[in-house]
Amino acid sequence: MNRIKDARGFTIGRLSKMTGVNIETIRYYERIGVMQAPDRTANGYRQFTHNDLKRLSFVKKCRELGFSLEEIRTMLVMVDSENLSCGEIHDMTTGHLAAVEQRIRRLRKLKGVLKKMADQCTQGDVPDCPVIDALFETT
Amino acid sequence: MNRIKDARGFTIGRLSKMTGVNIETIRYYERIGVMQAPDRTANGYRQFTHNDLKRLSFVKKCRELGFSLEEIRTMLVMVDSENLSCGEIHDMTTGHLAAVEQRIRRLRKLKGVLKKMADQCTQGDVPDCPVIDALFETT
DNA sequence: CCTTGAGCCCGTAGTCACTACAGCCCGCAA
DNA sequence: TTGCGGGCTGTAGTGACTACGGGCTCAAGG
Repeated sequence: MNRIKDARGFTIGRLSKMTGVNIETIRYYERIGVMQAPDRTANGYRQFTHNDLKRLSFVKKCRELGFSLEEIRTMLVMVDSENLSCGEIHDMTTGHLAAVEQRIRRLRKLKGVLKKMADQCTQGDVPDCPVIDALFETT
Repeated sequence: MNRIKDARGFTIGRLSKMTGVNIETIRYYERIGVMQAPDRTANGYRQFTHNDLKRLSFVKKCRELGFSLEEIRTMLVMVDSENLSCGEIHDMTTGHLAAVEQRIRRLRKLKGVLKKMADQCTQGDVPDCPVIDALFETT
């Protein structure tokens, strides 16, 4: 029975649970064209296929890796057109990697400043705080 | 002459140049109450004071350190009410620090995955890409 | 005196990636 | 039959801006 049900497709709630992607987000992806509009049952419910499941999992993984929906769209266009160039994907990935590294560097610097500020704090109830002073300095 | 001009305050453009904060952003800060509405000249132009300059620089530094406008608002309320508790500020700073450290950890993990994927790429024009394969895998 | 251009004004809409909500319908179990 | 858990749509809100359109003012140049 389950196999027949699966063959007929899943509802949005089931797909949501399987992928961990919010129902509203799935509908959003459909609206902006990242997911194709699925078939509907007689009562208007969306019917997702195993293909949709794969596609949505792909999108989710990419999002978790920090790719923008725009980047994901580009990848999906390549996938859909079967005009996949490994070189292009490599470039996108390394480009994205560079951005991530940059972000890490920035955050590390930031962390240093925050740590230094916090360390100078007396933590008292007194109305005198080196953090605020530091931030108000006209350097 | 310059001193008199300064005493009368600066225009929004001048403040923008001095702080590096976009004009639109300054108006936005006024709208949401992070900056107080300044006096106006006869022709309706905003007239910012040296105090505004200090405040805006403070906001900018905080933003660069990754504090949200909501957090900044909290700090400014303390500053304004002169009810400044160094302990509270310390807590905010270390809390923020923890968040930053978490973000760094996540990004580092992500970087590892991206690097591994990119390294597996043949970079060829062939329609076969380990990155896409990896992302489409049902793990 | 007139024009031109820079700078200011306001209000609104767009960005990204969702999330939330209102108000409705549908199917199933008690 | 009534309640409940799902599904549907369309719209608005989030954060932190950014952009734009249409109009006003001011100083300098022709």
